[in-house]
Amino acid sequence: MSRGQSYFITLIRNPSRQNNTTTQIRTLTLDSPSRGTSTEPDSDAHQGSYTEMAKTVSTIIRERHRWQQTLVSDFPSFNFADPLFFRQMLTLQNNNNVMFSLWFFRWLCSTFDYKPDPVSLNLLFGALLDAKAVKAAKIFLDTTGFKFSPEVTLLERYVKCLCEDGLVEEGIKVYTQLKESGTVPSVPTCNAVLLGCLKVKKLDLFWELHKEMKETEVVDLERIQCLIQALCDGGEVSEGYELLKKVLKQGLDPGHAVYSRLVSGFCKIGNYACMSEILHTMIAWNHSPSIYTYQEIIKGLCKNQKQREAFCVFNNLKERGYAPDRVVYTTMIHGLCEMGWFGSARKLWFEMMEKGMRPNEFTYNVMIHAHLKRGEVVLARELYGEMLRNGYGETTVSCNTMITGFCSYGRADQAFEVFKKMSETGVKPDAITYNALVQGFCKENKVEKGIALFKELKALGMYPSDRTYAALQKMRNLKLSDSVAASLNEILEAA
DNA sequence: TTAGGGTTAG
Repeated sequence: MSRGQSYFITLIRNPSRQNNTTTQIRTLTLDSPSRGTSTEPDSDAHQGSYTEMAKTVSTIIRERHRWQQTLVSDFPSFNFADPLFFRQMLTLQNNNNVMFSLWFFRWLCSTFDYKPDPVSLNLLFGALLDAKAVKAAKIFLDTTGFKFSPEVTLLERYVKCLCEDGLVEEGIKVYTQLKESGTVPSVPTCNAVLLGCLKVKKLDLFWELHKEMKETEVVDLERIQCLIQALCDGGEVSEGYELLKKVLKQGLDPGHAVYSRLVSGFCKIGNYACMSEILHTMIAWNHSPSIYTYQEIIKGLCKNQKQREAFCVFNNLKERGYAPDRVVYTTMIHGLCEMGWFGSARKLWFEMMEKGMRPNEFTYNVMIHAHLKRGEVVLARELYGEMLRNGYGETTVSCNTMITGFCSYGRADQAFEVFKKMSETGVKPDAITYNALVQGFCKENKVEKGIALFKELKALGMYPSDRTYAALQKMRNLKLSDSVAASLNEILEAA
């Protein structure tokens, strides 16, 4: 659709081109089947002229804003509702302009006494799936469904598309309907449904569906991949590893991603022995660990307070000729900052830029946070400005970074300025924003401000953290006016 | 570059 629109804009800017199109259309009008000399063209000729006509109609739909009127006025006697012509239109369209077919189809339905035949409906539905226009396919099915039962193979493809596009619930619905109608969905369809569950992190549903599938199906390699991912996602990494060993024993290789997931899983739980075993295994099976695999290792080590080891892995990578990307640099810079190795972090920051990688909002946030933690407010502000100038807009996270930083240094008023600006620029505050501000104001004994923000937080349906309550609790020791003390009591007693 | 990765309180 956007392609069509941009094309249209080009046309508006280049009126001469539009004239050419008109000339072309006029010429074709004379040759159109409805005005041919022969009243009964034979079927081949018919087909041929339909091809030309379909091309013309496609051009008009693509280039004319009011294409419907153009079609009617330029071809008053042409039978657009001929099913053969619609099929010709579909044949002509490729993945990029299947939407034109859909628009044309809707126009046919609404303007003529058009009774779409099952073949055309299946073709259009299939074309939408080919183009991965899942949402359009869903609407198409919802609106034509009552007079159209798509072929089973198409429905299976539909399930797959829905699940891949994240519309897992709808995918499962269609999958269940298929099964209830007596169809045994193919293994790839079942796998797509399972992968969909993993995509939207519905592990319970994954295992439930898997249990149902188990009795009827052959387990293929793709299923093994799904299962290992599900086990890793659910924290059952060791069970995943057992499954991997079983598959390897059978001489099967489940593919790079599976090893990568297990490496990441073991790293997360701090089982570096198993992590290393799998790294060796994957290399033995000719899968060199990718930069993503190493990224997971570095991240896992940093999360487990093993930044030193992570830094070794990082440096070792570079020595071995790997080129860490911006994400790996950001992860490592973050790890180093957390460890207090700010000098090394800064070195990496410049090294990254020397290599032509510009920091993005993630990298900036890590550095801004580090500066604030060190009390370097001016430097943090400078970097914040630089981030904005480089086109990384203010986000909830970037504002929170500034707010929490200011609050931790007794600058709640400055934090509040950032907060006020958020509503001006349309950046949504979240629980972190409010909790940090309440704590920040309490820290400076600005109880009224703290209470006001606490009330706002509650009114927005967010949750105060334990630390926020603790900060308010501390305020009870202060000398407060009667009304403030009453508000405070009310809050704390309701907790 | 199959996909998967990185940031905010504690």
